[in-house]
Amino acid sequence: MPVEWQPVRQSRTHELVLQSIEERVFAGELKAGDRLPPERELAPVLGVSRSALREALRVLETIGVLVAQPGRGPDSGARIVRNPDDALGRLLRLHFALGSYSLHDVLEARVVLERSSCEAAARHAPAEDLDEAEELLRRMGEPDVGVAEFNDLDTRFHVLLAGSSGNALTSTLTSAVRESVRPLILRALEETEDWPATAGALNAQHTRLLRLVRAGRGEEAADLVEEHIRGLHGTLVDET
Amino acid sequence: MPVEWQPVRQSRTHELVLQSIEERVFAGELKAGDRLPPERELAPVLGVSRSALREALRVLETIGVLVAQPGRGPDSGARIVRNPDDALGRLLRLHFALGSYSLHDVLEARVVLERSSCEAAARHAPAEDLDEAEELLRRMGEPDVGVAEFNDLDTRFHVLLAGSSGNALTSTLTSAVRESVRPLILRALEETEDWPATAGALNAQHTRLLRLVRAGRGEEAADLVEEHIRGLHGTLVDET
DNA sequence: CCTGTCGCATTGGTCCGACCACACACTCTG
DNA sequence: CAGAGTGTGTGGTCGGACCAATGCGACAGG
Repeated sequence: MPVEWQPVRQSRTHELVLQSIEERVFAGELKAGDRLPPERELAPVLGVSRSALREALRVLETIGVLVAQPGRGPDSGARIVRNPDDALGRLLRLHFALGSYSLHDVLEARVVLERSSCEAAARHAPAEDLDEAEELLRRMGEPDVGVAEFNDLDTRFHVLLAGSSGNALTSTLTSAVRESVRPLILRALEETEDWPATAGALNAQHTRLLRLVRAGRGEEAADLVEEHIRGLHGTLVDET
Repeated sequence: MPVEWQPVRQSRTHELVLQSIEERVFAGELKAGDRLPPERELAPVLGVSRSALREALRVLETIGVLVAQPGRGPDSGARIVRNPDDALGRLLRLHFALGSYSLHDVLEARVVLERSSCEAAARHAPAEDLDEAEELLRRMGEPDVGVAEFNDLDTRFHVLLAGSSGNALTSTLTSAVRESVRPLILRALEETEDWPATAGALNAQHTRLLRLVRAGRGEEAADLVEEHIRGLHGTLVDET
């Protein structure tokens, strides 16, 4: 069997720095909340320039495991954090824009993830989350709600439901995938002819969905959310 | 209702650069394969220093939408690409190590994603992929296969199945999630007492799984892969 | 005319040193 | 003791210099 030889590309120092920091994370020596030494100290310790170190830190920042703040005091400097949502969202958004994923793929993924989220939410969603979802629903139902605001609330509704599933990973994935098609959905909604009717139909589904989740009927909720997403799918492919 | 005010934090120039490039991507002005101007040209055009530009490029590189090569010729310079897999893998791996996601969450996500992948693969997986999976299976079945190699082949088996589902997004997500727990699985397998028996059992499941997929029995394949993953889950929580 | 070789231009990668903006800590003053 | 003013440490930015890789192109030799 022919072996695929990958180029080694060991040259770039910032990748070595990255590797060094990653190893510390994997070894548990760096935990969330820990602070890194100041750049001016750390760079010579690692034997690299401050620029190279900074590029590595920037990478960690985009991954969402690091934040940096200037100034003085306990909150300053580079700290290890856990903020995967923004990173994942940006990643999927860009790749979707570049065509790495087709609309069909994204919506299929949404179906899979949100089905699962709804089932899980029906099992053990905290009541506060469902109350908050109810509030969102109420605001979505107001007659003079604009398209942009509706889309915003709609996103938050789905993301909230995913978050109440108790699974941080599927929640993150769900919201990231939802975010990636958000501009597209917004554009499609804006081109809708009978907007009040569309909003009403979507709201009816949302209301039924929330009721099913609250009743613990996960299977039916999953089916409904699948129908909900596939319905939107139809709208999107019509528009584009 | 109290509005949460987020700090604006617009100061950092490399984020402005990033935003500028992202907008071009969203607008379709930058497509996969396009080349950016050389850093020394682009930086003054954007009105920033080369360092700031480079940090933005580094971010895009971690997201997997850009690669940069020095030298001369058509392949040199910074090019827009679509390579989300490495980026997503690194992201999930680090966040899993930091405890953003529990083991339970990851395995639940694997169940959801791989169930879907298997069903889709059973529907329309190309025969070549299944043949390749067969080959992987054969090598996993060799009596003197080491734990590390087995884990490697096992990963490739699952990732291959996901890839043959025809959905690039769920495929990427599946392999990234699988990769994120890969070191853990390796460690668990290394601590197994009766390794040949374990390998045999896993292989038996793999064989049945592939047969079901080949026969187009997606439902049963999904059930089996869920059982397969949950079994491994049991091993992992025992060991840890 | 073809061919191989060598120099060179172009590109990203790295490093250094300097300065800026900000926010807290400290000190001085009333 | 309170407040204003100053100092210090942090990330953020900048410009310039040099290094390394790689293909282009000129040039010499067949």
